[in-house]
Amino acid sequence: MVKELDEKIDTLPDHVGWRLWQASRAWQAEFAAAMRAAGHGWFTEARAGLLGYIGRNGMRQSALIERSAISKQAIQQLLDGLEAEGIVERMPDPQDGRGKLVRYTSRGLDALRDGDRVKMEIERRYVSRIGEERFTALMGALRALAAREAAAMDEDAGAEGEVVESK
Amino acid sequence: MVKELDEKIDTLPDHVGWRLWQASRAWQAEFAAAMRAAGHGWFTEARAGLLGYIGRNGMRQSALIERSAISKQAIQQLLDGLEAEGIVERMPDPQDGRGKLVRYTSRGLDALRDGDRVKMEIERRYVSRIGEERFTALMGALRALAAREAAAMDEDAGAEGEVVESK
DNA sequence: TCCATATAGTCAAGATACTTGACGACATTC
DNA sequence: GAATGTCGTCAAGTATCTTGACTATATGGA
Repeated sequence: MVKELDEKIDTLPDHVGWRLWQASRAWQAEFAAAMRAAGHGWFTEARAGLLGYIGRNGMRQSALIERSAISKQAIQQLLDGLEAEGIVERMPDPQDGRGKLVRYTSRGLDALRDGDRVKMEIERRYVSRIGEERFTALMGALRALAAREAAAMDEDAGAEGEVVESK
Repeated sequence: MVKELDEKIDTLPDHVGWRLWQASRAWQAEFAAAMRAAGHGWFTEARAGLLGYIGRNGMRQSALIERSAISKQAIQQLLDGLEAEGIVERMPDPQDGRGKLVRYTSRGLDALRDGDRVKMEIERRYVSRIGEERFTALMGALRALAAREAAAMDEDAGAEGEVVESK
């Protein structure tokens, strides 16, 4: 079947962006399927993306905005959904009358635990597929890339600042 | 700035899925920004994803559906958009009265060329960020993962087939 | 104290990228 | 040539995210 596909397809892209995209999508599909199988039918990609930023001890909605680089309105809508599903709850911040605290419900913490388990299972599967050495190299490269990316963005920001100044 | 962020964030995820997602998004953002800068304002992520599947010589809409694993309706809508932008054109398939051929316009081919250039630039940047060795390792791991992924899916499909049969 | 300004969150409307379902035109097969 | 299947389309609905406008609260002076 794979061979058939290879024959049919004249030019399948093979550059970093494509590979990263495919790998990312495959991981997400695997994760989402496992989560739904574990009874978390409310689970979607966008929600997962947001939940990744919420610390286990809860946090300010505004802190979530800072971290996730999603617009506050989008976050609000995602939180509305998650709240309706009973995964998180919002309560007024006693420290600041304007703010609200977001934290996991017990159901949300259950989901979090399941999520961690699933992640470990997928990781194990990946290691068995490509070998520990390759997997380690993959993680190392991705971490390095993320670190340099952040550094480059800082430089860009600095450079942009200079450009603005010189105007 | 990076340090500040590290201090503020108690638990940033560090698993394959997260890293792949971040890397993929970063690449896409870089690519999209460069494409827009090159005058291709019509460029969006979803469209890029679809264009990746269209061979330079054009192809049947139905073939596109097979390859991309997106619903035919979604593909149609994306193609509608791309056609309206003058990137691709659709013509009846002389071989099959039902089918239509999708192929790039000359404007589309220009965009494709720019895309290739941008990809190479990004790749060069990546290599200079993390080193050639690490970059090669990254690509190798991603390719291996994709190949094993496909193989695993075939196995699953086979297993599912058996299950259906045994019903 | 009171006012100006900034910040936290909400409400509303619209765009994009999908989905499912129903359908008409053409092909294939028996 | 009639049943069946495939190809593309039309229509409607959903999820995610965006921009813009708004309310309530906080803060830092005059």
